[in-house]
Amino acid sequence: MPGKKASEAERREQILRAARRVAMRDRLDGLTIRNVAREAEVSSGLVFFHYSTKDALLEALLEWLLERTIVAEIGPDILRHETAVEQLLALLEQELQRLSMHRDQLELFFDFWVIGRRDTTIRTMISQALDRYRASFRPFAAAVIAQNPERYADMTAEGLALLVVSVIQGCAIQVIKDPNPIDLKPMLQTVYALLGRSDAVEV
Amino acid sequence: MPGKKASEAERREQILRAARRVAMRDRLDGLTIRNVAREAEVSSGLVFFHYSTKDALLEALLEWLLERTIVAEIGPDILRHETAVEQLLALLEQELQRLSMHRDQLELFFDFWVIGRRDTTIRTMISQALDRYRASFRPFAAAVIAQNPERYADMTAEGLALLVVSVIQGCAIQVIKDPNPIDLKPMLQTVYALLGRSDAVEV
DNA sequence: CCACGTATTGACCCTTTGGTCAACACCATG
DNA sequence: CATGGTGTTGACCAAAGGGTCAATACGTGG
Repeated sequence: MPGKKASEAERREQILRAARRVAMRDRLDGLTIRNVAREAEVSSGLVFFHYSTKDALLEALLEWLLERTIVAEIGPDILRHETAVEQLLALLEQELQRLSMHRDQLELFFDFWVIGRRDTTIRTMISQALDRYRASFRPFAAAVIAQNPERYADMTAEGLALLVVSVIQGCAIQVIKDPNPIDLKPMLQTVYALLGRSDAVEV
Repeated sequence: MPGKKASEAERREQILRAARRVAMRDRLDGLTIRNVAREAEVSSGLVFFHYSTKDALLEALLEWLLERTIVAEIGPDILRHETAVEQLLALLEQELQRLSMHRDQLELFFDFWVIGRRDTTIRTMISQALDRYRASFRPFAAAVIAQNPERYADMTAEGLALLVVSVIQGCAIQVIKDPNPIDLKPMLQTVYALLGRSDAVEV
C-alpha cells in the first residue's frame, strides 16, 4: 500500500540524507539499500527507483563527502597573516584542526578510498578531489619561496605543496589510528621550527 | 574422496601462501575461503579445519603483511652516513623508495586498515605496528636535535619523528592515488632544503 | 591386517544483499 | 468521476559467502 507521493528532488534529497546518517553511523559496510530505506522510512524498492543502482547512491554520497572534507577553505583567518610563510602555516594548522574534529568523516573517506581501488568512477572522483586540494596549496607554497629565494633555494612550489599535503594526509592516518586521539602539537611545533616561526600555537 | 595427508604446519603454510597470492591479486574483497581453497588446491572445508574462522586467516595474513611493510630496516646504507641529519634523510629516502615499489602491498594494507575500523584485533595489530614504526625513527630524530640544538630549538624528538612518519604515510596515499605513479623527487628535494642538505638525490 | 584417530572432501545450510517486478495507490487532467 | 501516468510497496529472485557436518580416505600403532 504505497504512501504519499513526493517530487523527484525531494525524495532524492530525503534518501541521500538518510544514506549520510547511515554511513556516518555504520560505515560503508553497514550501508545497505535496506538500511538506507529503513532510515528514510521508505521501501527498498523506492531507493532503486530514485537511484537506479547502489553505485549511483554511493557516488552521490561521495560527492557530498568530498566537498566537505577534501577542501581547504581559504578564509580571512588565513589571509590576515603578513608573510607567506605564516599564511602557509596557518593553512596547515587549520587543516590539521579540521582533521581532529570530523574523525567520522575521515573514516568514511578511507572506506571510499578502498572501494575506489575497484570502482573507476569513485577512484577518479577521489583523485580529482585530492588534486584540487593540493592545487589550493600551491600559490601559498610559491609565495613562500618567492619571498625568500636564497633561504628556500632548491625548493619548488610543487614540491613544497606536495610536502605539506603529504603531512596533512599522514596526520589523517595518525588521527584515526586508535580510539583516543593523538596530540599533534609537538609535530606542529617542529614544523614551525623548520619553517622559521617560533611562537607557540594552540591545536 | 579425500586426498593425501600432510602435517599441520605444512598445510597451514600452504594455505597461507595461497591466501597471500589471492590477496595480492584480488584484494581483500576477493579473498574468500573458496578462492583461497581453489588457489591452494584443497577443499574449502580444509581451510576451516586449519583456520577455524576467516578472521583467523585474515590475522595470519595481516601479521605477514605488517612485518614486511611497516618496518623500517636500519641497515648499513643508513648508518654509513656521517651526520645524524643525513642518516635521518637517508632513512626517509629509503622508505619512500620502498613505497614506490610494493604498491600492491600498500593497497592491501589499506584494505586491512578499513577492516580494522571494525575488528578490534586487527585494529590493535595495525596500531602497534605503526607505533613500532614511529619508534624506530625516534633515535634518529633525537640525534638530529642533539647535534645542532640551537638550530633545531623548539623541536622535540617525538615531534620530529611523528613529522617524518606522517610525511611517509602521506606519500603512501599519493603513491597509490592513481594508476600512474607520482614523482616524489620534488618533494624530497624540498625536504632536503628544509633540513639542510642540498645535494641532489635519485628516487 | 585391523582398528582407530585424524586429515580431507564436498554437499548443504543459512544469511545477507543487490536488484527486479507485478500490483497498487495517489494525483492531475479531461 | 473515470483514467492514465507515475510514485510506491513488498514479495521475490539469484548469487555469494561464511560456516557445518556426515561421509570417507589415509596412515599408524598394535
